[in-house]
Amino acid sequence: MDEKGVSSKGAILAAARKEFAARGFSGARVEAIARAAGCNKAMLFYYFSSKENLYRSVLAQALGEIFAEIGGVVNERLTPRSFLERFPEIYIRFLARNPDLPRILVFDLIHNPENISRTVGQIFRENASFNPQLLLGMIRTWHDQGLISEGDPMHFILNVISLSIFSFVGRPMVEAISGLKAGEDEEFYRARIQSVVHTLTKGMLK
Amino acid sequence: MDEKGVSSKGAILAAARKEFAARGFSGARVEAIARAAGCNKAMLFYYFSSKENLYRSVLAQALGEIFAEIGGVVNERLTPRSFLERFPEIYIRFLARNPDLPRILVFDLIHNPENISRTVGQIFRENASFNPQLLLGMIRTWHDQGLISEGDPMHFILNVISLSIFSFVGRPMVEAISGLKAGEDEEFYRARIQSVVHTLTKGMLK
DNA sequence: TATTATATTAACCGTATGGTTAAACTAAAC
DNA sequence: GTTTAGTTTAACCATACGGTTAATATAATA
Repeated sequence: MDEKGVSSKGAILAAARKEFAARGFSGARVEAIARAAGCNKAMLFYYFSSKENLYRSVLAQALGEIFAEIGGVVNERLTPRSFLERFPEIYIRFLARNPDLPRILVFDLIHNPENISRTVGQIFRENASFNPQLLLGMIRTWHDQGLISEGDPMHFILNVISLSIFSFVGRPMVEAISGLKAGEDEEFYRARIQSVVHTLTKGMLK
Repeated sequence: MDEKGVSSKGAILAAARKEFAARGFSGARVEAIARAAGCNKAMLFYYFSSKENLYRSVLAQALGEIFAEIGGVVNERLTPRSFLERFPEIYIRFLARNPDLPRILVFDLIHNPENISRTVGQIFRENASFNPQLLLGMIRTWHDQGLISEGDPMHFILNVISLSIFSFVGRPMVEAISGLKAGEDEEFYRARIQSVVHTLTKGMLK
């Protein structure tokens, strides 16, 4: 694959990510993706064979990046406090830098959860950037040692992820309800991280 | 408007809610909605004039129901503890009974936040089922009295809503990560409510 | 019964869209 | 310099889709 080929395929993937994030699968236009990638529509089918397949590639890439980022936080010698203090910051900052990812993710969680399951399973099989069993085991140990109050790892993780990821989705909702503007992005994320970390550490650490 | 007319319009709205929730705006098919409502496609345009307009009606109705439910929890003599103990239960149970609502809501929060803002504003103007300023004022008072640790009402509400609503969206994600099945719905919601209430009360009450 | 307003249908229409094809261009490989 | 494999394009195709129309049915009203 020569230089032009790489950049074409890459450009299509990048453009597709934006388009799918902005409009969802059905709303995304193959033509628009090709144009944004600076190439012909046929080019897109040449590399990805179908819209569906292009979407799968985008999703797999996005989930891969997310898990690589998460994997960086999870290691053998993690205390529950350092996990709860560091995870939300890293995760929220990462999603703020890559706003297309939570959109694609949440969209699929709602409309195509099996899609997520399959792709996540595939990533864990192929890519060792993050070992979920390691995290699950640690959470169980933390609870056995009396360090945390939540005994079910699923709810522990759900609490952490909910507060982190919904910062993005829920912001316009709460702005609409309260009539307040949440302020500039940087200030909003700073305050959000602080609130999430405080609530999680105070709420789940024993 | 005669009996048949009422039921046609209502049937279209109900079918549209399901279709939009399942496939999003662009993925939803006008034809499919009409068929599910037991009537002709032209009937739909007769009552709602466009797909867009039908969607707006569905969204307004959905948000109306949500705020009516929330309004039931918020009243003058609310302590922060009773709010944090009761809200997640009522909200999660309500969304579990009406699974289409969080789907439509989250979909629009991602792809059309201005839509949400406009409709929410409209509901507050027309319908007095829930007064957000009352809740905001209470949260500020609670903080002034030293009852809660989160001083910004926006983050207070965001924490509560995140943990409640993301229970639905995030479940397949966490199932995929952990490889665990979350169990039967009823058991899952029971445990989820308990975890959310515990985390919120312990995390945000002083 | 004639009138009128609302409800409902079948048949159409224009276009946007995902996908195809066949040919041409590019640049190594031999 | 010819072959070959990969890359790119313009033009095309079938159909699915949102929306329209004009005619008809229904039922209340005068």
